[in-house]
Amino acid sequence: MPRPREFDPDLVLDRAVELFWAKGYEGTSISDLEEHLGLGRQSLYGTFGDKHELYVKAMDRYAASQSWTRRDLLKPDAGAEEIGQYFKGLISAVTQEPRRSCMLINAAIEGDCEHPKVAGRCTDNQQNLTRAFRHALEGAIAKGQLDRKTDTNALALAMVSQSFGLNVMARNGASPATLARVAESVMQVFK
Amino acid sequence: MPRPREFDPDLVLDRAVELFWAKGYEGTSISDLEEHLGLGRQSLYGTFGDKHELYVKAMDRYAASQSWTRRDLLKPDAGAEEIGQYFKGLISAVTQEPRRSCMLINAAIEGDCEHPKVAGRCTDNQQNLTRAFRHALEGAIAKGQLDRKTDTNALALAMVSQSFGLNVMARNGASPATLARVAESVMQVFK
DNA sequence: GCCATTATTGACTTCTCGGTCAATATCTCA
DNA sequence: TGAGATATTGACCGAGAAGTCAATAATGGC
Repeated sequence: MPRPREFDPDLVLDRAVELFWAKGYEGTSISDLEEHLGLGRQSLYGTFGDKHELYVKAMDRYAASQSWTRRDLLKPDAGAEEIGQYFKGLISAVTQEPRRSCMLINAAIEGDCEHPKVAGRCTDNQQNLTRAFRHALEGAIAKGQLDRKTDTNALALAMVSQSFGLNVMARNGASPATLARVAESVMQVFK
Repeated sequence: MPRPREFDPDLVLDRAVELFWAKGYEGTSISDLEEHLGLGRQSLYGTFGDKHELYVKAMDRYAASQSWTRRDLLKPDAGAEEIGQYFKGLISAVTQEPRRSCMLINAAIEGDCEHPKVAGRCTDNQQNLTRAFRHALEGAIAKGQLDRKTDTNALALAMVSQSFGLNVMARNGASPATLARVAESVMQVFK
């Protein structure tokens, strides 16, 4: 029977995420991956397929590893408080040095979003985030934190847009304080 | 005396903008440029310097060619109306096929924003847009369209964030109608 | 008409890219 | 214990990358 592999594919994938996240798809070479993942070319290709397949698998791993960030928004009793916390966490994440925007946003901007698999992951991310915001916004209405006749769908989309925008502003060097002002401005919709 | 060059550097730069805008810095090769710009390698290097210098010059040309988009925001009597028009124009621009986000946002997300010259252009863009929004917001207050005690600085930053976010959402395939709902949501701050 | 200067052309160099191949090592089951 | 199956290793491949060089062409001043 087969010789067992000498590494844990999931752990290796985590390191691939780091690389693709930091340097992008085109900016990461197979040699980079060999070195940073600590395994040979053939093991790489044998386990994950070619570079693009590996990239997609890394995106999935990234998305799974980040899904907890939406968890509080999805709590049954989520409301304004959870939305505020979400933005706080986001700002803290995107202002870590070295500055790194969400890998799925990077993927959307890089040309590779033309590949259906990559594009699919990007839009999934957008939809998941929209749904999470909408849920928390409906909670906020139930709690009396938000005008009952608010269009929660539109406001959820606006908050997704703000989240994405904060990523870009952080890449442009905006300070945590500056981004916090943006978040405060967003939170003004609540009573 | 010297042989005169056979092309107009500015027109050539326009074509370089198209290429870098569509395919990014890494995604554009010198051969691509030769072909699309219709001139030989040596002319390219002799006129613009190496690839990275050409990229920076293309960014400047792009920024100059897009500055009119902020013009209405900066009119002496600008207010809510001009801000609404800005978002309308932006949505129309980013939903043209093929989808293209602002070249300066692309630059900020691509790894090349680590080069000081590229990063400088990106932050300049952010500051110019912030200033333009702030000006229009102050106008809106003067016109009674906005609460007099609004923090125009924070709101301007939030609008920059929205602008950037709309670019990303458009790349993710969001429809013009979806983006319009985001813009409407933003415009709710006005009375 | 010749000279100095710059533009253009296209071949060329060196390097790195993604991907593959053949040889070897390591496992399990019979 | 060895046979079959998979993993690992490192050399290798063609293509394409950025950038350079030497030769040729075109100009204005003398």
